[in-house]
Parts: sequence; C-alpha cells; structure tokens
Amino acid sequence: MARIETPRPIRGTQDMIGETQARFAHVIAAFDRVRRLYGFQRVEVPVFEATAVFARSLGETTDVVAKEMYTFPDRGGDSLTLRPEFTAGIARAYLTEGWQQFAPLKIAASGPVFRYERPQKGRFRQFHQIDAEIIGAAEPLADVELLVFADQVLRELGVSDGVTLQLNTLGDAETRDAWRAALVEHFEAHRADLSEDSIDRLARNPLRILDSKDPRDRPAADSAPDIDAYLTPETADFFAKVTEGLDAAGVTWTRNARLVRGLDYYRHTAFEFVTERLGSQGTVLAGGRYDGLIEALGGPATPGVGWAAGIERLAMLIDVPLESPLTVIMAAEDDRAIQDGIRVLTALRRSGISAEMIATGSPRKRYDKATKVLAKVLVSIKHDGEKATFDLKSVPGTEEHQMVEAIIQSLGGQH
RNA sequence: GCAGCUGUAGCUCAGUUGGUUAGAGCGUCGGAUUGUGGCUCCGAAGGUCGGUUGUUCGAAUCAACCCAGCUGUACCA
Repeated sequence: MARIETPRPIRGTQDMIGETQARFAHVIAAFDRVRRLYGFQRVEVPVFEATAVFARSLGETTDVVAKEMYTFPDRGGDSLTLRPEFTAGIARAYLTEGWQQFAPLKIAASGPVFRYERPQKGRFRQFHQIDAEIIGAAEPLADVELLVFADQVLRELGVSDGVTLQLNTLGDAETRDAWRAALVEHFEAHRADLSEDSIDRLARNPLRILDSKDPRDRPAADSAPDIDAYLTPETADFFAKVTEGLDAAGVTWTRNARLVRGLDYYRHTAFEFVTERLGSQGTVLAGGRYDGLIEALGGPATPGVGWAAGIERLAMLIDVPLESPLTVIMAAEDDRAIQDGIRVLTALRRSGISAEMIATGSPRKRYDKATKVLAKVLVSIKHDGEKATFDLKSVPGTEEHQMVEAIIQSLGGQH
C-alpha cells in the first residue's frame, strides 16, 4: 500500500490532551456550576448559520464581518458561515424558535467559534467561548446580574486577582448617534494627524478610533468629546443604576470612557475584563447591552445583554487543575492470573471505584510499571498454578484499601 | 497584516571550519538482576535532519523560496 502524506491539522486548530485538556474542561465546569447558581439555562445552537445572521447583526463594516468570517457556499449554493460568536445565532433562535414566550430569558452556552485570523498565543481560528445572555430584559438589573455572574466565574477560576473590570456606557441609539456625529466632526478636524488605520475607521467605524493604540491617534482620541455630554437623563440614570448595583454586589470596576465595542449592535453598557498577563490578548471576557440586535435580525424591538469569554485564554490563566487520581492499579504478574484480574477489575468499576490493570509486556516488569501509575491502591496478582493470589499495597486503614479488600474477598480472592 | 525567532527519533535536545554509517536522555519493546519490589545492567526497534530548488566532489550544516510553530505588535475573546 502506497504511503500517503499524513494530512496536516488545519492552521489555528488545536488537539488537546493531558494538562491542556484538563485546564479547558475545568473552565467549562466552573462556568456550568456558577451558571446554575444564577439561574441561566443551558442552550445548544448550531455551529453554522446562514451568512446573513452574522453579516446583518454584527454590522457590515466590522472587522469580523469584513475579513474574519469562515464563509462558504453549501451544495445548494446557500452562503453559510461558521459562527464567529454566539450572540447572533442565539438571537436568531430566539426569533425562529419562539423563545420569545420564555422572555425574559437567561441562557448560557459554550462551544467552538471561528475566526479567520493569524494564530498566536491565546488566539486560534477555531477557539472556544463560554457565553451568557439575558434577552428581553430592558432594566439595568439585568446588566448587573450578568456582570456579577461573570465576576463570580472569574473568582471561582482563581483568576480575578490580575483582572480588572472596565466599564463604559454607549448610551441609547439617540445618544450614540449624536455622540458619533460629534466624534466624526472632531476627528475630521484632526484628520491629518490620524494613522492610516484610523482614517479608514473614520469612514467605517469612528468609535473605534477612541481605543486605538497607535500613538499618532492618542492626541486626537484623548481630546475627543466624552459621551457623558450627550447622555440623556434616562441613559445617565441607567448607567448609574448599573454601577450602583455592582457596588452593592461588591464587584470592583473602573470607568473607561474610551472603551467601545467592536460590533455595531451595542447600546448602553459596554464592559471588558482585562488582564495584563496575556500581552496583547488581554481581554478575557467582554460584552455589553445589544438592544438593537434583534431588530436588526428582523424581529421586534427586544432588549438584550450578554458576554462571552475565550476558554483558552481563561485556561492559560488558571492554576493546573488537580487530577482525581486513579484509585486502583493492578499488575497481573502472571498471564494465568489475567482472567481473575478481569473479574476483580470489573467488580471494582461496577462499584464505582476507578481501576486499571497492567497485563501486557513482560510479566516481570508489570509491577514496576504499576508503581509508576501513582494510584491509591496497588494490587499485584500472581498465580501458583492452582489459583490467583492478590496482594494489596496502600496505606492500610484507608477507606479505599478496605473497599478493595472487601471486593476481592467477596469474589473469593486470596491475599 | 507587520517584525523577530525556531523546525534533527514518539518527547526534550546535542551535532565542530560543509567530510565515513546523524547521536544522547526519557519513553516503548525484549532480556538479566531484584523477589514485597518505584533501583541497576544489557539489547532492540524507531530518522525522507519541516519541504522544494540551488551552490559543491560532498549539505543536518551554506543560499533562495515555501510550509508550520512560537514571541511581540495591530485587531480581537
């Protein structure tokens, strides 16, 4: 048979095993535990959608839509896109599945998302997010609950120390439009001083100039008008209620008047949990209120708030999760003892005791191999030609030792 | 996107100014020793030296291009 060249993994994808996988699983487990405490129900939504779901909702001019989407035609010629985020797909499901009947709806999801980008530390083409949304709740209390939820996830993961919550308001549609117009006017006046990127942003997405890191943009960005001057009394009050709620919950935050979101549908609250520890990939959890999104998808005006966090980035920040070690490792030191070993092994596992047996390779080396497994109880099995004998080695009085001993004895084993 | 670094056995890495058959440790497999033991010893398998093209009598080593990974930066979770 001709040797074929082994296909390469797709760039920016990951195969996880061992510690990497343990970290990944730990993040999801913590999310799932906390999510129940806050009454967020788990939902499953497709990994791909009609391209319009994302193109329409994210905003045609955002980077994600303009150049980072995995878009392809299916066999019928329809344009499909692998989800670059959760929110738009969930909003679509909310409309098409009649989830409006459950409003206000608190939901949690996790899974792979896809962006066509240059892979590097903490960034992949297929990466994974945990995601939380509240749909159909217009009140600031929803923002507060969502943020406190996020904060608790980070706390339970033990990463909240190096992480700060940055908070801003983008106002309502009216506020945002007025502010946007003022910003365009301001930046047009400084056009000559701006970086090429920001001149481009000026036409497409002027808010983004505010958080530009290009030093050429900083003077104009720093002198740009704050949104505060454009906030209506209602929007100012909304933001105040959010911050008061956070204070009541004891969640620390800092105002970042330059914080804007990359996607177009955000209103009111915008936030990011940021760490210094991941270099330029420092945003660890981000979100905001998206009161405009569901309308943009053709639905009725429906408020929503949500956030998403990159699982890989969180996984890099946490301590190594401790593995629950194997309880029993058995060494079949004689091939004639293998059947007896299988019987005990099965009985142990059926009793809820984790167990493995080493029965391959040189019989003389099996014990040494078993000692390297670091299980709580080591059982060696020998055979004298008549019957198998079991020998336990562990700390004698322990619960595990006694349970294993009892199971072996109940099967008529000797030791 | 931009910049820099790296790519040799399953893993971690040596490899001299270009020169015989490319090495080590760990792991795997076999054997010896031990016989209530995690030690020690012997042996074996395992390599298109990331890929292609070139320079040369001769390339893991030099050059060009490509691919991949890492680090930083932009943008993003």
